[in-house]
Amino acid sequence: MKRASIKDIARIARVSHSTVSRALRGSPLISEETTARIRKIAEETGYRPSFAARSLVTSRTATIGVVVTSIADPFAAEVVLGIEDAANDHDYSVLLANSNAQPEREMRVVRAFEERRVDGIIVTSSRVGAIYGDMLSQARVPIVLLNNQHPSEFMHSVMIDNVTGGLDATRHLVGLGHRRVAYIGDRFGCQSDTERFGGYRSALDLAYLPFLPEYVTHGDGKPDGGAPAMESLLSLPVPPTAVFCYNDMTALGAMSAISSRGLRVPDDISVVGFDDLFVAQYSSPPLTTVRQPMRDMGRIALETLIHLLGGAASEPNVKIPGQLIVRQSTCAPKEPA
Amino acid sequence: MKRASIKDIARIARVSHSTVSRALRGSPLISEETTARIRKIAEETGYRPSFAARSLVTSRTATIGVVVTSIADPFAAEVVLGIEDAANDHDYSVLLANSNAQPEREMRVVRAFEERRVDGIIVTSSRVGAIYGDMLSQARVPIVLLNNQHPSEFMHSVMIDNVTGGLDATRHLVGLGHRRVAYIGDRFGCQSDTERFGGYRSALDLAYLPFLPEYVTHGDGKPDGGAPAMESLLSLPVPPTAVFCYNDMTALGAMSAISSRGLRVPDDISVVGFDDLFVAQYSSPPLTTVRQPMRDMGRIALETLIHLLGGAASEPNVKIPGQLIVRQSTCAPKEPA
DNA sequence: CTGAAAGCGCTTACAG
DNA sequence: CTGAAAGCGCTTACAG
Repeated sequence: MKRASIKDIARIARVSHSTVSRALRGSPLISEETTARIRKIAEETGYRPSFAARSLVTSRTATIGVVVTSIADPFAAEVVLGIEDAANDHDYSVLLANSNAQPEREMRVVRAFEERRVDGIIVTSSRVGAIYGDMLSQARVPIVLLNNQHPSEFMHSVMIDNVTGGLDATRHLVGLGHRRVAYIGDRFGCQSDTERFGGYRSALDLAYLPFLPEYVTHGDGKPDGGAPAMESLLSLPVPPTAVFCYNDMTALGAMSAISSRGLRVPDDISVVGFDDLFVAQYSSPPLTTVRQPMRDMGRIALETLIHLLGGAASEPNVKIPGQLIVRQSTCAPKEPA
Repeated sequence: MKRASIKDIARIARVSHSTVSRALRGSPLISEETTARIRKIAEETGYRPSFAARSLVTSRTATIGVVVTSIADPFAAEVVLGIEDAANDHDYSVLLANSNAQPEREMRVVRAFEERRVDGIIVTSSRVGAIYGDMLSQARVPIVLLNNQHPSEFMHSVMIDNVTGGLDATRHLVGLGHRRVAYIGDRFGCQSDTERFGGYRSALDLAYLPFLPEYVTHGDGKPDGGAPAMESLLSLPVPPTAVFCYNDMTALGAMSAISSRGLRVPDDISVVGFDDLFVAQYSSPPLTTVRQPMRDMGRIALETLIHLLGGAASEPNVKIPGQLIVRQSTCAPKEPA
């Protein structure tokens, strides 16, 4: 059966559909009794306003589009939870799309968003600019980038403070007495890697420790990339006693490489990650890491968008501080150098 | 600037907007040259059809609504990935909402979906029926439930084969030589718990092993609930040598309780989970578990919905087989009973 | 306080 | 092959 429309209600209430529209929207123009009567009928008929029809005249859809590389990535999932939570608070709905990092797919996603006339778009951790920056810049709606990996001309972004995070992580290791601290980065040269590495270097400088290029190696942001990177560090004549990893996934791979060698974390080598994914609590040992407040970041991205939609000016680049979470993957070195 | 409409294009092309509509939709009625000319203009002006306007006349939105308890739950995230992937193949978009298991929130979600006139709804692992079954049954669109936790009157569902999964998990332990096999269930008495427990019992029966009620205890589906449940098992006069857990999260808690006691997995006690979450590969030791093909399940749920939308009859209840993944958390018991 | 009218951007019989 | 007209379900000036 078809849904009741404003006209059906008008017929039953013996008023014009304009009156129904006003009553339902709570217009002060309509008398209280008429409003009550109309609302009652709406209730009884299970009336639901058609957003499509409303959108046509208001040119607002109360819907925002969210693009993630993959929602199965726990980072993205937490961010999206924050976004959706905040959206719900503001009576917005969320259209979700995975790009799978495929340019062709990303084009489709943006097109689908445009056709559905989303009010705004949030893009998470994508290599925007590299791939589909052009598309996005043609979008006629506000866009907020979250942890985007390429410096770009977009006005609004929410980013974790990678530099300070890298600094804190490395200082933690140095503070424990480590003198030979390595860094396993991300070989794709994304901005976050550069910045975390920058924090690492600053921490070394602050502690008057020499920077040794052989202590820097690269994974791919996943366990399978972290493991060989760690192995190459372990094969050095003088291996490091601690390693700061680009992210938790890399750290997971590094830890498995360490135990494959018959060494132990943290006794033989300390490991620090970045992100504080759920898995960090349950790895063996639980991982010391820099927490990104992903849910909050998602929420902030949404709020930024709402501000923009309200026509308000908004801080173009919000930087969120991370937080060092010390668990059992780090301790003082056995043999202080 | 406003987006170009069909009228704008008509003006430029000096044709009626009907012709533009037809040309853009590829109607065979329009001559090739006219079509080409119109398409070119559409391209140049960055025209995007308004789905809202189209929906108004076709009463289809090419959008489906997906409700999850929390997208941050890795199970839900994988399922949604499968759904969105399949949706993309069929040119559908996905409206995502978290219910947070709050009835009030669930009502809002369903309402938002109705207002946006989604073509169909997929609900994942919710306690539908218990909470908002009524609401859903009033929806006028097809609904597919995925791993729903309450038997209900809904016609269409996709479910993991819990019984066989529980059977396989327990048989694996029995096959390794275990005679004292415990079960840590979910205290909320959901259907999946009952069924997995059923598989466990069948496996005991098949092996002519006695069922001991003291070997059945309950967590809450999360690590924090699994740990105390495991502790109580370990405190028994004759503790089990193996335990099958309702899910991976419970198993994670169980394993931490075991190591807190100074015991080791699997040498002192074997542990099997259910789900095969990502974390199962990186727990210590990596967890033997029953894999739910979550992504496929999501995809199947979406395809079922598409069938339904096409007016086709569809298998009302699809049961998906799980797969036992043997890792390092299980081995033969030290002292065969 | 209420109604008639126009219009948002489309699709689709109906005519030609 | 193309156009004029009606209509999808709303909102909102404009009149009264």
